[in-house]
Amino acid sequence: MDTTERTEQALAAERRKRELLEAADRVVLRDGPGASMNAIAAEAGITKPILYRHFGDKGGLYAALAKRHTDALLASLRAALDAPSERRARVESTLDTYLAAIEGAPQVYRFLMHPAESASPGEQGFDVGRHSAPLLRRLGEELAQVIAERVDLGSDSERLARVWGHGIVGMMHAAGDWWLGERPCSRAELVRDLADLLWGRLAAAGDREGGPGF
Amino acid sequence: MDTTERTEQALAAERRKRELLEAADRVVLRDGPGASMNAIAAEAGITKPILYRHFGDKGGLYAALAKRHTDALLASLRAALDAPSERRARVESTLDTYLAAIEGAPQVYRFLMHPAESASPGEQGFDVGRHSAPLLRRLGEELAQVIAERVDLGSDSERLARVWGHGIVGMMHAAGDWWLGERPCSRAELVRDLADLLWGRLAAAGDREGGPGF
DNA sequence: AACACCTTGTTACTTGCGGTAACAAGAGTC
DNA sequence: GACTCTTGTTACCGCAAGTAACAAGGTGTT
Repeated sequence: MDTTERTEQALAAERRKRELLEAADRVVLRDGPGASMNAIAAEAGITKPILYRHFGDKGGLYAALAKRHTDALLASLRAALDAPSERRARVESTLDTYLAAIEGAPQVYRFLMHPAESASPGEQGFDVGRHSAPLLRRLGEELAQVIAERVDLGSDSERLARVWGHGIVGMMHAAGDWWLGERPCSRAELVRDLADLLWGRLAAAGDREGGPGF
Repeated sequence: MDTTERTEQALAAERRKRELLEAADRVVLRDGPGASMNAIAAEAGITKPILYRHFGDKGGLYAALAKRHTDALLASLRAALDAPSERRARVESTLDTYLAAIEGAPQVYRFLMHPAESASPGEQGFDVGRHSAPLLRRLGEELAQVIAERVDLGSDSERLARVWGHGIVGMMHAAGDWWLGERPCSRAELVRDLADLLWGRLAAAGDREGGPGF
């Protein structure tokens, strides 16, 4: 058992794992998040126990699958977030990047965020809540870090940045989710409206008929 | 089959339904959201088919259960939202009401929002995504209506109000979720920070060391 | 050559859940 | 007394997660 062989086998195992993940990806994107382990195994040309050997349980497969997409999304968002432009432009381009991503691959989005929907009834598919949260959490922390690095907040800046990071990510997520379902306006409009909200336009707007007491 | 009897029976059925819901509530809050229909039936002192007669399927039971809590939360939020005070005070008190609610009954909150977590492994319990969304959607629409009614936005005010409604609700939800898990600060601080965010403090803050190009 | 070992793969099983049929029993109605 | 309606039961089906237990091929050791 020399080391070169060990690594070779390990590499082979990782390749295999990637292949399995790609098969799982195809099935999940085709059949929705309720895809059964049997179906995934069939698509990969093997049988269930092998999946379990590689991923432990269904949650493991899900997590591995989610990590791929999550990492890809995070990478593209980081690019927008780290651009050397004005803050408003950065915010708008980040929002737009996110919305373009979920618009371009809504199946992936629904898998990551709402795995229990969009499939034949009788679903009990992948557990959702346990895995959709991590993506949003990571996004929130990432944004918090960028804010803390680049924006001059007084004391308590770390806490403030984290609150805002998670809050903004939540705003983006909820608005994007609603928008993706109803398509009430164009992407550019949504981006502008959300940026306006962050820029305090709600606070600046006047009261309607009847004054502040109404 | 005179009408009085009909209504009496209908009333009895509704009472029964309420009893069943209360039993389901106890079980779900005790065993987590993965509680099986069998367990719920046992808690109610009956057997499964009766549950199915009353609620159709598990989703129906879930929906009925969620509706109770959702309605209660919405009612208390409406009160804060409709108070005759300044806008900032209203926003803060609404945020605080929401956070106090999820802080006071985190089990209920987790059931409504993350039903797949917090139970013994092997969960495939209630479908979550399909039902947590409605609460947030309703909240968003509700807030949108209040904004549209009370805030003077120029043209396109309806769309703007809806975008902001859903966005703000998402912000509140994500920040609350993160805060409930990590408890990084007091409730009052969180409320103030979120209100500051909505008041444009992020946009107003200066860049850190290196100017806008950095 | 024969042995042990590890990896990959299989078939066949158990367990547990959602959901449903089929049947039993009490209570009012004609 | 027969009819029907509601409430309840037991016993079952189907299906998906997860788990032995076993088969076969390559590899190193003696």
